[in-house]
Amino acid sequence: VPSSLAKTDSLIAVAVPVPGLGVLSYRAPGRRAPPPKGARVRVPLGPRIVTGIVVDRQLASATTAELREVAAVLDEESFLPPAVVDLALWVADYYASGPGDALAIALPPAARRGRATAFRTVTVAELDPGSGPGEPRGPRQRAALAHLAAAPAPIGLPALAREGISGATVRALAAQGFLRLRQEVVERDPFAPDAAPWTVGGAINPPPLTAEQTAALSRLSDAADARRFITALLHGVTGSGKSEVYLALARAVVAGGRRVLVLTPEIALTPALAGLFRARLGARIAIQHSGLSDGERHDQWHRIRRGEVDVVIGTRSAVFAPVDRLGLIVVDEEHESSYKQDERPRYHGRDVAVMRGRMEEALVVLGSATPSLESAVNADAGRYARVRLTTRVLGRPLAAVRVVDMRREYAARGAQVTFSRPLLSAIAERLARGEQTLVLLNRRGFATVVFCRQCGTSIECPECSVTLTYHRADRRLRCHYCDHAQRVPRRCEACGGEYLEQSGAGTERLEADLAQEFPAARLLRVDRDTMRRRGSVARAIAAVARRDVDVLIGTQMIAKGHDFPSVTLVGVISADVGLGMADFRAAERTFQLLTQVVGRAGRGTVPGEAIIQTLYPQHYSVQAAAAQDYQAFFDREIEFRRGLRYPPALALVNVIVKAASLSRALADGRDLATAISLADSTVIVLGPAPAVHAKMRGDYRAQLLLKGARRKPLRDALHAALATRPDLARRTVVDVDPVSVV
DNA sequence: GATGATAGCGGG
DNA sequence: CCGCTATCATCC
Repeated sequence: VPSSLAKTDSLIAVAVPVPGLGVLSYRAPGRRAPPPKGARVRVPLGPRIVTGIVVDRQLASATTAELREVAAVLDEESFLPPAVVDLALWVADYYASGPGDALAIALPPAARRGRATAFRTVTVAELDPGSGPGEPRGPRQRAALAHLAAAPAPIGLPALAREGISGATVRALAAQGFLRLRQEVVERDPFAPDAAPWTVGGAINPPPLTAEQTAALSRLSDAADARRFITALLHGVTGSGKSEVYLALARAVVAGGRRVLVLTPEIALTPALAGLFRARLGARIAIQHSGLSDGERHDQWHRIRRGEVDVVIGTRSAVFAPVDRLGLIVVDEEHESSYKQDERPRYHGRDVAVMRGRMEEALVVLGSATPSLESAVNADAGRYARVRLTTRVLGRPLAAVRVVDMRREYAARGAQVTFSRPLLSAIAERLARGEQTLVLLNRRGFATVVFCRQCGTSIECPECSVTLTYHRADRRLRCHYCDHAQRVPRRCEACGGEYLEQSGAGTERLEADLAQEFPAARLLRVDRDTMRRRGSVARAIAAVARRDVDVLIGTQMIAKGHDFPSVTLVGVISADVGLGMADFRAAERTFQLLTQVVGRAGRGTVPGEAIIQTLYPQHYSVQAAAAQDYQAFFDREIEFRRGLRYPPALALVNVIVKAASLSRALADGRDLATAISLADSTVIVLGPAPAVHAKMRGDYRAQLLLKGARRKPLRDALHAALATRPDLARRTVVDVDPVSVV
């Protein structure tokens, strides 16, 4: 501490919204008590003033002699709950991001951009009780006054305008003293029916629980009542009624005076779940996800912060919701890779949820029909309590699964075939019976590759090392990694050849093929291209539930979580899309996706059927998914992970070095690899090698993998190596516990 | 991430 | 020598 500082000055540690910057120290104005942890402060940073979050009331490590003074204190009390600040700091440390980045995701939208709170207000008019008798002269003013006199509560100006009473009339009455006008805060309501049609599910009366559900509930309730940190893995087959267990458990926790956080992997799953919770537990529910408008999100955040809410439902960032007295955190479909954020901070919502449960001594329930290898291993090791649901509700059977060998289809009918004969006849049967079919292909667009018949060159993105996908709707080639889009060239740019051929079908092509095969069928395609607009996924789901759709075609968007009782057939166009990826999780992802989508069939009274098309009918992911045998898959997969030393057998950190050329990236990668090994010889360093996507958005990329028994030595060695290479640090992406290394 | 400093460039 | 743009180090 510099000796020049007056003794009376208090020093505070502040996280500022600058990536790569640590916590900074400032002098707090001496007159008042220093702002508490979680308060927002305006602080000078170089030539500008930024909004930061107080992280601690004592000095961080200051590197300069002179400490600058806080410019303004925005909150006298914590804005972010101190517990959330601690959670964000843990995230910053564990995932090797800056504290500013981690805290930014915990803030509501306006505060994130350094602005003050942003409540929406409306001007309301009410009669002035102080105004004596007397009548305004004009007929409009008299009518307005009569209308307000009859109203039980103040009325907003927009509502009055709808009654034909203009703002001018109201203001004239206010000026004469007949009315009083004031500003009232109105909440933007994401539950409003036009904002999100969450008409699915929502049965008000809970169905009777099965014996298994009752047993699971009682074990979990006991764990919640213990009021200490416990993580439970709720491993229940598809259709076994995990949601009912969450609901009953949440109700018990709320009745005990504590609060509940529910995480779902997808925005599209929140409305149905929120609707269900609302129907059963009442209105003290908030939702938090990036699909809300900034205003809605802001209002929901403040409702939670004020303690007006018992249950928060949202996607991964909701794990930072400012809930206090937390008793239960549910992570639904815990195996989903969407819980991992693919930009800084690269945190995993499930793992942060477990840490939050630990910090706040709450019960954490991880639910899945296909648990991640990580969670299954943790349960095997006794770190998580395993709770099982092995049967579907109402004794409904799991779907019968048929695997179709596409090599035979190609041999018989050519390699351009998208729908096998067994799948076509099964769809025809469903159409005849008025039942629904769900068709999955995890690839959007019309054709995934356009290539020259003469020289074989395929058209690549100029900025990324990937082929462009042809989208027929806009008749353009598009890159699925950057925003690049271009017209289809007339001739090959490499050799001038005139015949450009398309290959590799996406969902757009499936829709066209099906329309030709079944002209009368009502088709609906659900992928990122058709579901661009807000609320469109919810509308699509509602249309399926109303049975306005015969065949639903889509990407993994449709595979997750939804409950479609009238779907009796599921067709997987290609189980091989994921298997082809050069990633250690390829088999796991394929097994999970297949099991999940097969689980969408036969949830109603008619038994379901699933048809999986593949070129590798013997692959263990396909076989295990077809047999709906999690254990068989787990046994094979964990053997593979142990053998090749991949998670969860070891900790893994993926490091990407970006540079203007591949040779430069590789040279920097070699330098970094050497420095890491020098810093800690126990760290296993693989690479550098050109990344699978060696060029992205114009940057060339080299890849390093760090492996070790524990994460901390990996991070420490990496930090030590990057500390002496600040220029390299700025071009390096660090991914701790990567969900994918491609 | 945003900023001011600095280097590199063509035009007068 | 000026004004413009691209690149870079710095931020308690």
